[in-house]
Amino acid sequence: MTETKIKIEDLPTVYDAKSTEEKMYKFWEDGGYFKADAHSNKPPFTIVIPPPNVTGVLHMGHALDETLQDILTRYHRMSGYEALWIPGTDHAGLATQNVVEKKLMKEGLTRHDLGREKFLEKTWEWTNQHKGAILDQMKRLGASFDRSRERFTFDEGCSEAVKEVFVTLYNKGLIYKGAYIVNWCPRCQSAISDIETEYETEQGHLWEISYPLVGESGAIIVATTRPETIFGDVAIAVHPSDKKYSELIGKTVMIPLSGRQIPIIADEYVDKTFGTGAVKITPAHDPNDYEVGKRHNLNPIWIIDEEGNMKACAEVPPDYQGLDRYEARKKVVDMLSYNNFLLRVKDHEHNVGKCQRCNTTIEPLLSEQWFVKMEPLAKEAIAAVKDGRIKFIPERWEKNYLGWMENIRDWCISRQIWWGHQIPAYYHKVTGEMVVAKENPDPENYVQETDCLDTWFSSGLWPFSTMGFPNSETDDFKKFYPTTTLVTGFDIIFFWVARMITMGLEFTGKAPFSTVYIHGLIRDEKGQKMSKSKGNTIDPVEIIDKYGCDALRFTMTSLCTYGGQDIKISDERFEYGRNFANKLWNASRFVLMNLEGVDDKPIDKSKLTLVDKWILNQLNETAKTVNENMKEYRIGEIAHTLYDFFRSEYCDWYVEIAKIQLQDSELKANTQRVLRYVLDMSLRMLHPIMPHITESVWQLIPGQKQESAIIVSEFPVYKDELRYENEAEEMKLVFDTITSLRNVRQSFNIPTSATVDVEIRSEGREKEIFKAIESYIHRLAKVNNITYAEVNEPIPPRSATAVVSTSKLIVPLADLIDLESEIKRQEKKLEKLTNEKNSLSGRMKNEKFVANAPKELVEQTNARIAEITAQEDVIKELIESLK
RNA sequence: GGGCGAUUGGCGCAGUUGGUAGCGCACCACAUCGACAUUGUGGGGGUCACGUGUUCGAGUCACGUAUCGCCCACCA
Repeated sequence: MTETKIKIEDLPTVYDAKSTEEKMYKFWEDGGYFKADAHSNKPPFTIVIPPPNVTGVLHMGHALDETLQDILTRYHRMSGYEALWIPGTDHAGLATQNVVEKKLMKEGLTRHDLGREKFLEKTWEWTNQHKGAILDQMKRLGASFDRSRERFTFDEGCSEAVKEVFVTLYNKGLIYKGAYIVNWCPRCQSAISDIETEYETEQGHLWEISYPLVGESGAIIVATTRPETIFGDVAIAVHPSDKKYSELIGKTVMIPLSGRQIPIIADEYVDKTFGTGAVKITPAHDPNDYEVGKRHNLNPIWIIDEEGNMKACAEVPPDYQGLDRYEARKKVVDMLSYNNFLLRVKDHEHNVGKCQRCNTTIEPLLSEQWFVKMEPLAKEAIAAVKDGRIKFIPERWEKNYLGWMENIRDWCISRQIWWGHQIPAYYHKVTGEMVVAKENPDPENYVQETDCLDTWFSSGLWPFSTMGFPNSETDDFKKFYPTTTLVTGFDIIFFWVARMITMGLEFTGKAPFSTVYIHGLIRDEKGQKMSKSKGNTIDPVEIIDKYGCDALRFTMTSLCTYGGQDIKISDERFEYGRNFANKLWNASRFVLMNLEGVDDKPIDKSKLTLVDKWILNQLNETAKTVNENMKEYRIGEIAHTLYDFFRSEYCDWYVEIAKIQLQDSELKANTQRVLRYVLDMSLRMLHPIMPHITESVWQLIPGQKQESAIIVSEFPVYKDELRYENEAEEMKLVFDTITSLRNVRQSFNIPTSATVDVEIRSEGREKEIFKAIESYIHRLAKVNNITYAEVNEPIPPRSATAVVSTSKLIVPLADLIDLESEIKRQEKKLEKLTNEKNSLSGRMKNEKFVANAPKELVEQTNARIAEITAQEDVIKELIESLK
């Protein structure tokens, strides 16, 4: 840190987030604090970032995800772990290709004009320019990731890992190439996987079409939602046990408009109750039909091409050829109707598959693609979660994961794009013979497969491809693999988490992480997903500019629930974090100002006052809670706990009382030490959530420090020697007393400038406490004279009374008192007490309660009843005296 | 069709082994007092969606109902 002395008095009264954040981040980066040491003796704690797309712009989802990872990393770094957080980006096949293509389009070019090689060159150029951008944005979030280990899913190492995995899986028979119906996106011009297809309910129609029988009169009526596909029909199917149609099975019908003849077949797949009970079978353009076709040895007929247009082929009549699928549908319907083949049209709601990326309606298309056989791989991935090697938090996501894994389907991994890992298969130019290998066996005679791999194929290797895999002897792999925790949203459990688990187990023999921490999704204030098209996005960078990074982090963190509920946010919510940061700043400023001349000595335990012991006890309890909650990923709870402790206990009570103690030359030095210690420890506990402000304040704390920065300081833990349970209990009397007296003051509109006197009627230990805290009462409740009297003395007329524990506080009010309102006030209190007492004594009358409830509870209940009774008596007496 | 989640003061939400409810915002009132108005102090406001059950005792557990949201499946 800079050695120039900063004068505390000169610090601004409003926390300056922007300059602090810049300074602190630079301080950490320059100091190398984010770098992890693979040779350290400390146990490892590792997180790999869910690599954001290189094309990506920082959004609120990242802000939450990265904040949580940073909190975990910083906490463990402070708690004796060698903490490593690996950053990186994803090459995002199609997304990046689209961006570059769009750029080309502005120059009037397509990727085909450039050719594959030149296009890839361009894309690499673009990528290299943008690769660091989103990670640079994440610096604004305070991310303490190790940029010296930054990776890219398409860099040399990851490419090597991809080849290794592909070839190995192929050799094991777990990757195959074959013709299947896949989800084809006519816009992206590529196959996409099942999970990249999203279904939307659309209002469509069910057309009933008549297929005339050949060689005899009559027809069979077929219901379809896609009449344009009739040219690809290869059969009409009915259910074998459907009596309606039993006589027609085996007969031949004619396709309307084209005249081609097809058989009527029987297949169990048909649902007798749906539509007309007869289905047209179009194997090339429907997954179920494809299965039926296979069973009956019917050859598929392609009638729609890759762009979604009707093919120019013998089966499609010439005037339909080249038409777009929807134009074709319209024309087919018109012509069917014109020729009386169309019998009925019904409105029909059905689900239509859409491309997740571009929302184009998917065309199921029979084509040759590469697949990963998932079932054998899934076995271990299921076992690892079932036997607890991998734990999901919250636990319910395990079910979700297992449900998917247990019904796993083969994964279509080939994409007809250029930007990505080109599939390492090579075909002989003449014979067409295929070789799968990491390198081209003979570039003279072999050409590489043109298809690329699904982006998620390389993301699936991320936890170990970033560590040096396939070389498992690297320092990082040995020290930091497997990773500890994976932090992500539930939306990519199938896309990413499941694949990492599968691949990790297969290729390293170890689960790639032991905990999967799933957080909710960020939504707008109405609970809707944020999206650019809806215009409801909130830009984290704007929030940081306006409220500060730590404010953003604190607000988000405080909104995280253990159940991982989605988080609704709006701009104004960040005021919460900003205000807390400001409170932290000003309280720190006050404490630092009052630490002038503080010595380097530790707290002198023999000189601790009641309130000193209380705050140390509360600090200790807070440390305990925070550490426990951190273990269970209750991050929101941690934020709440720290907020309550710092704001309500430290600022509202301890600091206020410390002001009094600082005036006392006997107590001053030790009070300073306590103030400093509690501030120091509070800052440490807050540091993972609010890194910048805590670091900057911590640097200003005077006195010897073991560590060079808070980021590497020791995280507070529970210490038995800081337990002061009795004092904590006794402090309740202080709070009650002050609050009650303030209440009296405000109820009677006693101005702040006026002081009142108070007569305390108390005995025993409580009386001792009152005597010890007189100075607090003077100052915090603006009390002038404090006198004492016997508990049972009659209450003087014209005075307000407060009952605190077993003691009475009498405030003589003389002319100030409004008898009416005081009686009302007291009656209200009495009513509350009586209600509580009735409920409690009802409980005590219940023999079963007395018999079954824990003894302590019964005792507690009795004690409370006694207390209420005593208080009731006092209030009744008081009301009498007022009358 | 199957599964999951939500339902708590005006709004947004907490509430970890069951012991009669907390927080932030908003609201009402007071306060410019040497850390802080991005503030402080005091206060008002909830039969915890509904029903049944288990229990001495249910916001918390079980079953059911309703409304909202999400995921999976994809019958033309």
